[in-house]
Amino acid sequence: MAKNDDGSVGVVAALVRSAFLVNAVYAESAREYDLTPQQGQLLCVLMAQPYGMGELGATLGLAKSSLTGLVDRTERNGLVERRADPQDTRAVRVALTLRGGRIAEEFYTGTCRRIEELTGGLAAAERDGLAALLGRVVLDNKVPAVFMEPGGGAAGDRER
Amino acid sequence: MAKNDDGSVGVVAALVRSAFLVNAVYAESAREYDLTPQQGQLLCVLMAQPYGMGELGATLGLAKSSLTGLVDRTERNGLVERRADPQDTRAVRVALTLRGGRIAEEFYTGTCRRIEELTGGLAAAERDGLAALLGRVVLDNKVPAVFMEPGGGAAGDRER
DNA sequence: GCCCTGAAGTTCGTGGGACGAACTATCCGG
DNA sequence: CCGGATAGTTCGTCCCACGAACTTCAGGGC
Repeated sequence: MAKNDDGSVGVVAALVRSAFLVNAVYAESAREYDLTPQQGQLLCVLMAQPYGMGELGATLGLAKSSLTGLVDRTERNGLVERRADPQDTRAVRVALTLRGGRIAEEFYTGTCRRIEELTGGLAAAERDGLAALLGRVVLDNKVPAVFMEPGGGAAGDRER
Repeated sequence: MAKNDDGSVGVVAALVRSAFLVNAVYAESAREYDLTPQQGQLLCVLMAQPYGMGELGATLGLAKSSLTGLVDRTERNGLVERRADPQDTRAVRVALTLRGGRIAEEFYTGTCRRIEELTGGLAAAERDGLAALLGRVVLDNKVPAVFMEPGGGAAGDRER
């Protein structure tokens, strides 16, 4: 197990390894709903509202062609749909279908539970401390909302 | 920007979004060395020592066939080599080539710098606090050493 | 010493996913 | 009205993930 001489983990290695852990848990969770991690991520982003391709691509950090393929595949699975944009006939807005909304909700909730369990070894105050510090890193680096806050849903309709 | 009502980020969203951020930075860093993120990860793991395929697969969380392909491609790039295992003629040990060692070192160092910059908005004490808490999550969940500690190299030969 | 089970790794088929270049259709300002 | 820019798709290419099936070898039991 890689550690510093005194057994601790440095901040850089901690960030990389926790990302590795979260990726693995996210993929596991996605698999449970017959999703790939990328499809799950797309669904999570769309839980807030429909988006145009440009904005989606910017949020997910994907090349335009990559997003076209991802939306194609997710549309083929019946989870999202492309809607015409009444204000720009070039543009489409990608939205969750009814089924996609349900799957997204379940995937999101299941993933929240699994990720929360990862912090099971921390006391509540420590968890809050971790949230405060890691949240600062996330906000400082302007990380897009690829995953919502519990209770932070559109129109505040999510139970807290 | 997704936040709780009071503007903070919860621990679950913070973990997922920081993973998203680290993934993006890791991919960017890999690209600088003509690597894919998976190849970079393989090189980082091999910095410690050569490994058998079974152990590598377990560490990276990959199916055996996936690892065969990844090692094939990385070998074709001249960065790793398969060596016969004198104790088991079925087995191979995967090791960095000279060039692979160099590239791994540069990639690792460059990635450390980039990841460290992500925490630039935190004071040193805050960074230590984040390392302590996130390190606890990493250790509690037995995350493999997919990224070394600075100074934690084999035989302690890395400058601290 | 032989045989059987299990291990180590590869091959094959399949599908997802990433990117850049080039394309078509549309928008909008001059 | 036209030209430059935008929105998104298509195409070609390669990487990457998995499961099933395969070959080769190791080792323990009889």
